[in-house]
Amino acid sequence: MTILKQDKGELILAAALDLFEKQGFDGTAVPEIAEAAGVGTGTIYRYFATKEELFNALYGRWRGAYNDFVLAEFPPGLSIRGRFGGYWRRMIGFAKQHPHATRFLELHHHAPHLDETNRELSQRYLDVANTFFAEGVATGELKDLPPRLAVALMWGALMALIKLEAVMPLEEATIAGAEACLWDAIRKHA
Amino acid sequence: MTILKQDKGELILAAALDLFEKQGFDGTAVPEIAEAAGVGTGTIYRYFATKEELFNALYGRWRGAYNDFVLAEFPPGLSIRGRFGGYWRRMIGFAKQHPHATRFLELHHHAPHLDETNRELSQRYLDVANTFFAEGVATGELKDLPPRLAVALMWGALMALIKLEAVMPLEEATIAGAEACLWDAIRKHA
Amino acid sequence: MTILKQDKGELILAAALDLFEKQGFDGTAVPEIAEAAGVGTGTIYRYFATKEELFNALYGRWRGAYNDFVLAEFPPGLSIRGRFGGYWRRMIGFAKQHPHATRFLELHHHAPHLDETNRELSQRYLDVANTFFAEGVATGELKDLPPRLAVALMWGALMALIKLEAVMPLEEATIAGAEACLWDAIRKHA
Amino acid sequence: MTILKQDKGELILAAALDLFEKQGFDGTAVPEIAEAAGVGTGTIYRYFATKEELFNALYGRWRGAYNDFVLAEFPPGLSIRGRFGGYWRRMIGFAKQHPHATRFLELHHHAPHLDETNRELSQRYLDVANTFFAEGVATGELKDLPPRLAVALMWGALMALIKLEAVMPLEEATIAGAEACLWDAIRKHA
DNA sequence: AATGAATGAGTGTTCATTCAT
DNA sequence: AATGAATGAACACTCATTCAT
Repeated sequence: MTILKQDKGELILAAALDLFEKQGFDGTAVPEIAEAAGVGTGTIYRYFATKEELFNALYGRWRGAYNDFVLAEFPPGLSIRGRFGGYWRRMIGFAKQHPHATRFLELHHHAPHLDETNRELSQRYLDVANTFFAEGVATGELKDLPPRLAVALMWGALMALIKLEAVMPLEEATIAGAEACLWDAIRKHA
Repeated sequence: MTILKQDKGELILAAALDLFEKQGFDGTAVPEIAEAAGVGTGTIYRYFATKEELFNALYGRWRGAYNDFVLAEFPPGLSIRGRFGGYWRRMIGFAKQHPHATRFLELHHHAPHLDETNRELSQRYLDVANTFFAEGVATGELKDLPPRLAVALMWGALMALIKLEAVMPLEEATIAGAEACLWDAIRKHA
Repeated sequence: MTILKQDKGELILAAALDLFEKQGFDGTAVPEIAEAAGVGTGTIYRYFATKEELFNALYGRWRGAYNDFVLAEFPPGLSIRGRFGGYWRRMIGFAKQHPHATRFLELHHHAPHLDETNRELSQRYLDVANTFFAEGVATGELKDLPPRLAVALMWGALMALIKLEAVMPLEEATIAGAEACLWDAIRKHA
Repeated sequence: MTILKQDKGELILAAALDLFEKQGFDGTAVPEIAEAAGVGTGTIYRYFATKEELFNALYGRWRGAYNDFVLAEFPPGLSIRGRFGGYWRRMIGFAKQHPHATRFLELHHHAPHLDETNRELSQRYLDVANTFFAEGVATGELKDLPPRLAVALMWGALMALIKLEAVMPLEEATIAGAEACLWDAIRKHA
């Protein structure tokens, strides 16, 4: 009732996450996913109409989890600096807990296979980020930059850090150091 | 018979750059490249023994050009800040002039198809970057961070910017703003 | 659902035997075999990893059957002449029952595609023949020839006969006549 | 004017003989022949319209030479035994002088690529042989066998010998021994 | 006359998808 | 519901043939 009685759909998604992240969409064969999931090839098609649909279900699942985790509301009144730190800790926390999923999300962020729903999910993330930066600019705490630029810089830095983690595990000092760097990057200096 | 008569090898490389960047290695079919290049399928194999060899020739060509352009020596005595700006301007300059190539390089930085020579070319780039940051840390101008972390943050931010450029052309103000952000990110503050 | 339901692997082997014998290894395309077998092209690769493996499976199967049939032990005490006749009848019997297979074996006796196992199977056949002739020479019943020469002459004559059968079916008188010729060829005359 | 000034057609035929004998018709690529002949690929098509035509020209050339050499008239009045020995020596002589060509002829004796002219050349050879055996049967010197059978046995034995030569050079004793065997095979015994 | 770069139909092989069980 | 054998379109790659030079 715990591990043994897993839904096969879940087993398939788990195997697909692993393989798509390692080999990419085109480099991964459906029977390969089936074998890794321990199900028959045909079974995959009982849960997902096509390989693309499986891919989008997987992306949607993790992008949704990511958004839910990172974009949750903060206690009202939290400062820009506090929220920045919060976002940072959440993103890092998610990445440390789900490194495969995080790399999968990054790798396929612009994949041509993404459907409209998933594009919107990705966009929602950007919208929140843009709003946050706009607010920080308005309060004068952040540099007067186009929010998209700030978001891009933060996101890119984060992703590079995630990739780094595959080689060199991120310790608390590193994480805190990176946070300081990035806060210095965007805050307005005296 | 003059301008029309381009080397077919070059036409093939140009078409491959475009397609590999858009669709990735596994997502691009050799006949697709041939058609985009305006040559017969078989012709590709007169210039490159395999699809992998074509890929590596392409990567090597652009990684070489990138390294030559970005890593060229600076005038002696240039400050850390000056060199940081120099690197930044060169990287942005290259990216603006060759956006497809830059994205291609980023996308396949860790591709399993890269041969040893190309892996070394990629490494050379990282070595120079690491050395630069170590020096800046030693002079006390940069934050005391592991150089790999600093490099990762810079590189990731740059790549995010490159991707952004596909959507929103980078103006001078944006470039300068990003440079200021990143310098603030790494420099030691009073 | 009974007789119609043949193993596809067998259908493939049967079609391949026919085509390899008529057209040789390089002259036979895998889709051609598939069509002759009445299966899809891809199906062949569910049974045999490569064309070479199919070829070797086919060769091994028939060389094994041939050896089992022809090289079976004789009742002890049987004379050289008796054994010669026995071998002859078995070889002819096999060839009449499996003419395609026999020609296939002859055609590919020295094929570069044969794997080690099959080379050994071919060699085993020659070893028995050499031993038989050596024994006949030792008893004084056969001419004092190098066994390899005698084996070559016999084998060559047999194969020519097999090819002849494709044009002119072998009757009992012909078979007996040929046996008499060949026995006269190798026996020591007064 | 001797070796340097060879006709390119001859160079091509010589290279083709070598490769067809080693690799078969389907296993040999036209550019491979061109390279072995030291000419350009296109040049082959100035001498032979297609690969098949080259093959047939080659076969015709050697089959013609073989027939001319082996089937030449004997001095009138030569006995059956004498003529048998004559044929044998000529066949062996040709094979020793032109081992590649002999194996090439044997290998492609029944090739599907042979044109009508070449089929007739092969047939002429069989006709002479058949006539010879029929005459020997008529004089009572040879066993009363269908000539085709006798010819098949002789030809097969010869070819086996030729193949043997590739492994174990034929000495005079071997050749004479084989001749004795084969004469014993066909002559009528007391 | 001679070439070899160029080609596209054809090769061996893979894989997303189907379907009888 | 679950399977995995079966498939054929598509893949990477080859080669007989052509043709501009």
